[in-house]
Amino acid sequence: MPPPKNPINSSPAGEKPRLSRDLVLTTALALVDAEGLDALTMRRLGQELGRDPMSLYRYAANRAALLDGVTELVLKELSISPGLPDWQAQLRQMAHGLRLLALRHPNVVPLLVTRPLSTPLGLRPLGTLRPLEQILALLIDAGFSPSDALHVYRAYYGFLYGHILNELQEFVVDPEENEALLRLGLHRLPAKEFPRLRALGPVLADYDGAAELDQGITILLNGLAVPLVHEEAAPKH
Amino acid sequence: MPPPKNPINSSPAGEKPRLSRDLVLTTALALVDAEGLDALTMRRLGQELGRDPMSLYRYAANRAALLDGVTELVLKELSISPGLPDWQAQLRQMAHGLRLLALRHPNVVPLLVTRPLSTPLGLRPLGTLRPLEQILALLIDAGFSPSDALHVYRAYYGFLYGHILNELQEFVVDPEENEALLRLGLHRLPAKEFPRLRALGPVLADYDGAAELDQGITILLNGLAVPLVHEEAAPKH
DNA sequence: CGCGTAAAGTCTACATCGTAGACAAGCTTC
DNA sequence: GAAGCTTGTCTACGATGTAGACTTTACGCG
Repeated sequence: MPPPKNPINSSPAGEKPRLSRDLVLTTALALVDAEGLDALTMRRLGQELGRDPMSLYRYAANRAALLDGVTELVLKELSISPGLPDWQAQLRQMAHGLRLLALRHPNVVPLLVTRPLSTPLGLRPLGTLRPLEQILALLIDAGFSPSDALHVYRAYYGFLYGHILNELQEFVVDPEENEALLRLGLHRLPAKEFPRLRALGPVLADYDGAAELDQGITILLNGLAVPLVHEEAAPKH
Repeated sequence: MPPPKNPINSSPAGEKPRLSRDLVLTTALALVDAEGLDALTMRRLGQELGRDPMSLYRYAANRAALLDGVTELVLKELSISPGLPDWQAQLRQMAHGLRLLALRHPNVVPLLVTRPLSTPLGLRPLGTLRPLEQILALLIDAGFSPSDALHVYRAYYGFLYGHILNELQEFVVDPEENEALLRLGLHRLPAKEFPRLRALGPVLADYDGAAELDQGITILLNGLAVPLVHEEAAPKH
């Protein structure tokens, strides 16, 4: 199908509300959600707002900055979860929160995992760093030393991002064609080289992301029950 | 500095070897390693090979396919590790192998984690699926049921990708300016909002990726020692 | 050897992109 | 009303991916 040129939101191109960074980012996010990252061009976004593309540069220095703004906007959706009994339950809940966020904005996930690669930690937008601070506080309050808290955070968030990437990879839009496509794909694999993978066809077909995530978190928490070892150097083998 | 236009490899633009998919992908990878993803344009790659940009389309359908080719090429570098005592040591070693691969080609990592999002599992290039099959075999041989093996694989690889993303984020090229930049960045953070993060400055400054990864794997393996629970549905809370 | 066919490489052309720079319109504050 | 800043617009340029027609090269078969 040809790329749909109709405006995403309801403005019938007649009204012209005053622009603002927030409005720009919001419609940018809507556009990405609806049509993917490639659809977010300066020109298209301008047209979506009924404005000259150049006007956008008053609110974002360039396209990259605009992308950063969108990721920050998405991360702001992360609701903090106050007052759960223990830190473990809290970690679990935050994990599910991030997962749902990713499912709500799958097209933004590449940005989420990729944009920070270009910006050193200290210089990232504050919204991006807030979850980190929260989890550190949570862990330290739970009794971890600050440095251990950092390590735990890394394991936790690392796993979390990894899970999200995994889940989105296996996600196929239409569940009807899902199985067909999957089987077709698996069938394509040479039987001698990929016996186990092919045998897993049925299991792969019904993927339960929430359960999978939960199981992973359980593994992680169980592992954390064993006290962390502190070593002077990385083990030789 | 202006973008360096000198050819990356040693060909002095006089010789014109016959093109091949392998040659194209190899120089593409070299270009990405040397100058980043953005430098990999059809025109630039053509110039690198001393050929018309259009000739590339004989070996890759379009730019996206070229990127896929590069990721597959990188994954082929993953050396399989035969004959280690137990499966745990093997997982650990493969993890370090992937980590080193990522450090060798940091600019390709975004592709590694991002490209599969656009391609359903069954239709991915074979090279991409080979590690999956290998780990499944490893786990099943170690006594896991096929379906448990899949879950463990997901937790393992998820964590692994997450760690790599984490590590590359905190990686700064010049270790001299590292500390400066880091402190500068941290100093920029509002003290009331980010007390723990700011306090971690020194710990953040000396990051040991290998040790961090090792610790994470240990946590994961410890967690796996506790038998996996099988639930009918995801827990309510 | 020669010739015909397929493969490999090239040329031209076009739509689309990000964005620099000069300018105009509109709002705020005396 | 005038001055000055903010916001939006216009025009223009270089770079990008790639379609389509063309030319060149390589190679098999008589």
